[in-house]
Amino acid sequence: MLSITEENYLKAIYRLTIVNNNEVSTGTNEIAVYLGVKPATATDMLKKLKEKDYISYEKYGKSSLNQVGKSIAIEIIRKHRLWETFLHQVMEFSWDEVHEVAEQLEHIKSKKLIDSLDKFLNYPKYDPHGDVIPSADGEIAFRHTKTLNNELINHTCEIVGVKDNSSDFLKYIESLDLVLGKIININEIYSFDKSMNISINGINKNISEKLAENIVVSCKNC
Amino acid sequence: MLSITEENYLKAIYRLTIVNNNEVSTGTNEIAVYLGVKPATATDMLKKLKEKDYISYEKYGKSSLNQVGKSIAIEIIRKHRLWETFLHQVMEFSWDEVHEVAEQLEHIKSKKLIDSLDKFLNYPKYDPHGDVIPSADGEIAFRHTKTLNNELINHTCEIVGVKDNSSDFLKYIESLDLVLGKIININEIYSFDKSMNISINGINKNISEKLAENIVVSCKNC
DNA sequence: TAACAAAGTTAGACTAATCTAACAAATAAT
DNA sequence: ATTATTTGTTAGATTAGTCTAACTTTGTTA
Repeated sequence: MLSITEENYLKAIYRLTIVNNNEVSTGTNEIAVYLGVKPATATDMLKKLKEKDYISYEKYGKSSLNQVGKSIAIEIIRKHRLWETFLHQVMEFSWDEVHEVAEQLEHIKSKKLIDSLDKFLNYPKYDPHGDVIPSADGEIAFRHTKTLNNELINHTCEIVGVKDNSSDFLKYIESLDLVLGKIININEIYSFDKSMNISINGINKNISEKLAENIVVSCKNC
Repeated sequence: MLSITEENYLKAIYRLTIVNNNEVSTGTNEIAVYLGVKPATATDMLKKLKEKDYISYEKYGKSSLNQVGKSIAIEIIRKHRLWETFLHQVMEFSWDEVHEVAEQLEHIKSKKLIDSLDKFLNYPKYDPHGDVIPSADGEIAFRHTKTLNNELINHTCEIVGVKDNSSDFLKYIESLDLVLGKIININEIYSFDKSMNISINGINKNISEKLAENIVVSCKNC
């Protein structure tokens, strides 16, 4: 049985090897920064996880999950996202409040509970941030997405997620009505600063490039 | 912020000072046995909890909760019983499966979550074992109960709890239809072995004294 | 009441996870 | 290519929670 700490390291390595597109491994310092510990601490844990055969790691090299480690990481992410969905849909938590509590709930050990929760929520595919929820057998459905700043003029797309999960950002975009599931149309892209004019529920507004970079969309006509 | 271990010690002291009717304090070994640790370990933790002012404890003496410690213990018990209710009513866990997972869930830190859960479950008063769920402000409703073996002939009562929470016992009484909420009538008490004949849903059956000692009832006509 | 048993404590050690400070390797820059 | 910077490791210490083994109190009983 893995400790909560071990689980968190596996999850961190998973996130860092997925976020770094195409990268399949991650450096020790990066893991340490992600988890808020010192590099020395991460080194010790990496040695331990290698010993237990969850990861590949060589001194001064980069780390990557092996099969067992990867499936554990995916299981934890599945639990995290199901709990987030529960907190948002059933416990009336707002978009930006779910993460912190889900960080605790994801470590509860009970297969029966997580399967019941999945059923109770009617097998949701996406969590409140639009991220894909892995299935019970570890499958992660593919979805063609891009960030809003990469969309083209006159295209229509759906908001399916965000890059920045900070409470500040989530509250900000909520105030702009840029919430999950909204359909937006790109009216204009200003070459000067790459800001764009979009329609949302028939209302036009301008948004900055930086904002657009943090909104994940799924295009309807491309 | 208390650690999970500290919370478990406070809960243990609470349970042991309530179970030992009239006793307001409990010995070190008793705590150790209850928690499955060695007496030396318990001694160390008791010193620490005294230092933090959650309990009263003197060398070679008995321990008892002080005000702060008691309210924390009650809060954890509240969380435990609400989660048990959730697992049983919503997650379709059977009577005897809820405890183990609730032991984990009771340590989740989120006031908002537990209050939402309470509301979602429609402010239940009793958990699946019939134990009273403390209110958000720490009040524990009083209920006049006794064990079934102390009931008198021709009395009618409701099953409101059990003394033995083991999976074996719970499965056994479930097979006899002796589940929470059932109304039973005492037809006969045999002085020879104190076994009794009872009616439940119009069906008569004999139960042993030992069984009756572990069923908690609330009397309707006394 | 003296001795024995039960209950509880102390001392010293261990493991997991963390830290700081010093060092080593790999990478980048002049 | 030699130095400087970044990155990562080692060694030694710390804290929480646990253990064993030896010891001390308290309580019981002969």
